[in-house]
Amino acid sequence: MARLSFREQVLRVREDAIVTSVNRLLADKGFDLMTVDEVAADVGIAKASLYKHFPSKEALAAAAMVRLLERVLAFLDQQAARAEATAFQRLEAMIRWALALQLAGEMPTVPSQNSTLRAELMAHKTYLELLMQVSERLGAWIEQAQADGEIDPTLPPEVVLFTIYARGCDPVPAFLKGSGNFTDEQIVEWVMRICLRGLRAGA
Amino acid sequence: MARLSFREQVLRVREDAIVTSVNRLLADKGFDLMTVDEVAADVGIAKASLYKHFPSKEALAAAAMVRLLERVLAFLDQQAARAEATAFQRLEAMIRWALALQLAGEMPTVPSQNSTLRAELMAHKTYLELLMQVSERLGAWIEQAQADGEIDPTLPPEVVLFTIYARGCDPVPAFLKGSGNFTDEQIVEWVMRICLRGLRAGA
DNA sequence: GTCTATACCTAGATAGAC
DNA sequence: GTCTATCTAGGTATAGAC
Repeated sequence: MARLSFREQVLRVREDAIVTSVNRLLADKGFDLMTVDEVAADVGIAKASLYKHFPSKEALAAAAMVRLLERVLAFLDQQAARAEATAFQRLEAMIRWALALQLAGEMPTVPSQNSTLRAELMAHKTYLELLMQVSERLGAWIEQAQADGEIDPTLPPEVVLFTIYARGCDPVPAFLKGSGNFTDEQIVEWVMRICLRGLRAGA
Repeated sequence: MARLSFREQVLRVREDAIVTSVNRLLADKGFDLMTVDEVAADVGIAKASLYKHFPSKEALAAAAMVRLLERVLAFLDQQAARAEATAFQRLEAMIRWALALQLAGEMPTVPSQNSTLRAELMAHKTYLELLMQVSERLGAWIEQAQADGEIDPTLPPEVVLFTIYARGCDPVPAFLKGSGNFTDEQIVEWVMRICLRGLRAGA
């Protein structure tokens, strides 16, 4: 079965290359403006070949989102392994990571408006399963950070969770980067600061 | 010239109805998913008639954005007339107004990604003029609020301005509304609180 | 300026040979 | 599984009559 295993490995490598292209194009232009022709051209194969791997454009996007969630989970594992870190510090690291990914142009975005894509994602078992895992683990840290008095305990955890998720598609970093006046590090620091302490003066 | 004036008035009323439909559809589905057929159907006229008023889909969106900016300027005038209010209070009112508009489903969104639309907007003199007016007036209040020690003076005004603009397309309110657990008023309060004071505990 | 009917094209998806 | 060639739907825009 070495032959078959090898073939399967080739398959995975190719599909990984596809997902990588989709990921970048999604980050670049978003779902609606990304065309399957572009994906095929970027991967370097024919469009029909793409459809042998993924049955639809939505499935392509879903695969990219699944891989994103897998990476998030891997990062969460990494943070969980930092025994000395508090829940708050772990959340902080998570947001920083998301902002860095976004500034690097590698954060795929799925418009919450598109109905066909949303429907497909909401029917995608793996995606939902991973999304729930991420939410549960972040939720636990949020509640812990609130118990520690590090995150405002009067905020519903749901509100905190959505606020953190929203950093992943925050338009501010891209705008600031576009202005050309700041380095990526400065942008991350300011967005983090505003996220954690708000616009108001005074600690 | 009473006849002509009347006709012009009719024209304006019709075009206002068109822009109202475009505004709601943009708020609902965004530019890419909004179709000109839908706009025509919503207004109750034939598609070809639409094109007598506006030369392209982009022009429709631009008209909606111009009207939004005009409303913003009217609101800024209103705030400027409140002699007793501080710059910070005026900014706060502005953000609140934007959040309410969004929750009411009347905030048109233009994806910053779409190139044809962006190009058209960046060539639209009225739009640019109004956008600059809004930015300058908000910028003045931001700097005043920083001088008053109400907004963190170590933040570049540009960063504050973009952060405020971003409240207009923040996905968090819609998500919280979709969860069904909160009233619009609660959502506005939490988003305002997080915007101004951040997630961290303690004043 | 309004309509019906239609041109034109893009982009998602497929057929069929190899 | 990969390709070339093609189908098809849907969406922007326009022609031409009234």
